[in-house]
Formats: sequence, structure tokens, C-alpha cells
Amino acid sequence: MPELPEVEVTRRGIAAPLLGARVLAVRLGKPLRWPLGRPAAELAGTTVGEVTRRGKYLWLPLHRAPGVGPAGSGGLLLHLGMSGSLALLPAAPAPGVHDHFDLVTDRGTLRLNDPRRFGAVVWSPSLHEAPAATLLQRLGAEPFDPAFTPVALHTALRRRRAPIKAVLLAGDVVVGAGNIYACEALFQAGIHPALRADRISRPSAARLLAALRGTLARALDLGGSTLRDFTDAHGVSGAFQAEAAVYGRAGLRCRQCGGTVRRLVQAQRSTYFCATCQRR
DNA sequence: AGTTAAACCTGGTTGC
DNA sequence: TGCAACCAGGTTTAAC
Repeated sequence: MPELPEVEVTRRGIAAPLLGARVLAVRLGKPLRWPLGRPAAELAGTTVGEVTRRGKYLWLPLHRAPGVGPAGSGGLLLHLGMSGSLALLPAAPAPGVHDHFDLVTDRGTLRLNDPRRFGAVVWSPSLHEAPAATLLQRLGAEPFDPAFTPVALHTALRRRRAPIKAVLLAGDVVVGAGNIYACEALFQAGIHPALRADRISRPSAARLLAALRGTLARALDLGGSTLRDFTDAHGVSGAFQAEAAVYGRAGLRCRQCGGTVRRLVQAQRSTYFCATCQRR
């Protein structure tokens, strides 16, 4: 489910209400992708700092007054995986079968619902130490970083021979685009998804970066995409999927040229594109 | 070194 | 209706 817009929409929904919240307890459900890495009980008594985002990860700092309690300061690195969503519940009902993590605070319960359990909640002493740093180290540029210029994108793509769609998905050049937004950005840029990344011209790279930023920003405005189960921290669905140009529209008319949207498989994922509009 | 498959897990949809 | 096969918003790990 969650690509950058969905993760950022989630972050915006929980950051302010959780800032300064006192952690009362942590409840774990079934195992997620990795273990928490710290006894859950040791998180009680910490104070939540400002929630930040890197790629599709969220960082939730947990501070503790020096000398008080077992665990020192650190934080939780969260990932929503394929099917995860976070909700901040003023009064949390009994957890359902897919509720696998609860952070109970004096401002409500932050609850992770993740049917497929590809998501993760991992304790780390800081963002710059293992295990958080290890998980984040291969991530590419933030798409909205002003320092990430069209030239920088073009330079990075020149070293890659894989199809541009696969390179976008890999996230080691630029983070944030998953299957939906990679397809949509390539459509907006008029670039064929099977084009080798190192064959992309500088003007094309510039169009791609603009298209990626535009697509992600539009999705952010619309609260993300809700294909089956994504909701923001307040339980509200996203609306981007309704205006997707190609994603999930195989066999349907291209909204731009009237041709037929096609589907192919790249890097084990479905790619949707218009062979007429995407040639470069 | 770089690219591509396999793996993790559950549930909904499709087709025989 | 039943059941197998396939599909799904991600990313690490192992294998060419």
C-alpha cells in the first residue's frame, strides 16, 4: 500500500498529537518483518519526540530522562510494508487479528494494522546507528530535496543499465515512488518503462524528476491512494487512485491519446503504460 | 558489481 | 459451490 505520499500523510496525521506524549505501554501482536529488538516493557515511561520520515520509513524518537528506567533514549523505525496503516485512536478498542503493534500513550494509542505483516517496528538507539542506519543506508535521494537536481538524477541514471521502472522501484537512486507512482511518473514524463536507465537523455531526466515530484505532490494533496485498505491516521481514505492515468488500467483507454493501456511485468511487478504516449 | 529471482504473509479476485 | 491459481501499495537476501 504505502508509498511516499501515504507514509507522509500518515506522518502528518500523527506528528503533532504525539509530540510530547508519554508512552504508557507497548503491545505486540504477531511477528512483523523484524523483531522489535528491545523488550516492549522497557519503552514505557519514554516521551515521544517529533516524528520524521526518510523514504517510506517513519522515525519516532523516544526520549527518556537520564538515569530513569531501563532503556536509554532512542526511537522506533517504522515501515508500513505492503499492507500496513497506522491509526491514532483516542480510545483503542480491543486489537483485531491484524493489529500487530500498539504504542499506548497518554494522548491515545498508535496502532499498526498490517494483514500481510511485511511492515516493521524496530527499536534503534538513534537514526545514525544500527539497526536504523543499516536499513536506511542504501536509500537514494529524497525526491523533494532541492539539492537533488535534474543533473544529479541524470548522472545517477547513467550508471544503471536496468529498465528505468526497475531503477525507480529499487529506491537507491531516488526514494518514494512505489509501483503506482513509478508508473504514473513515467507516464507523465512520456518515458517508456522498459527504457534502459542509462539511455535516458538529460532533458528526459529533467522531465522525469518534474513528473515524479508532480505526481507525488498531487497524491499528497489527495491524501494518497487507497486501493484496498490504506487510510490515514484518522481512518480517512486517499483519493489519488481515481485519477491514475495508467496504474491498474490495463485494457482501458488511455486518458491522453485514447489508445489502450498495457501491462507488462518488470522486476516481478506489474507495470502499466501507454505505448503511444511513452516512447522516449 | 549489477541485475534478477526468491522469500517473507494474508486475503481478495478470477477461472476452471 | 469448491478450489486452485494468480494478484496486491515493499524490500531484504540469495543467486545468476
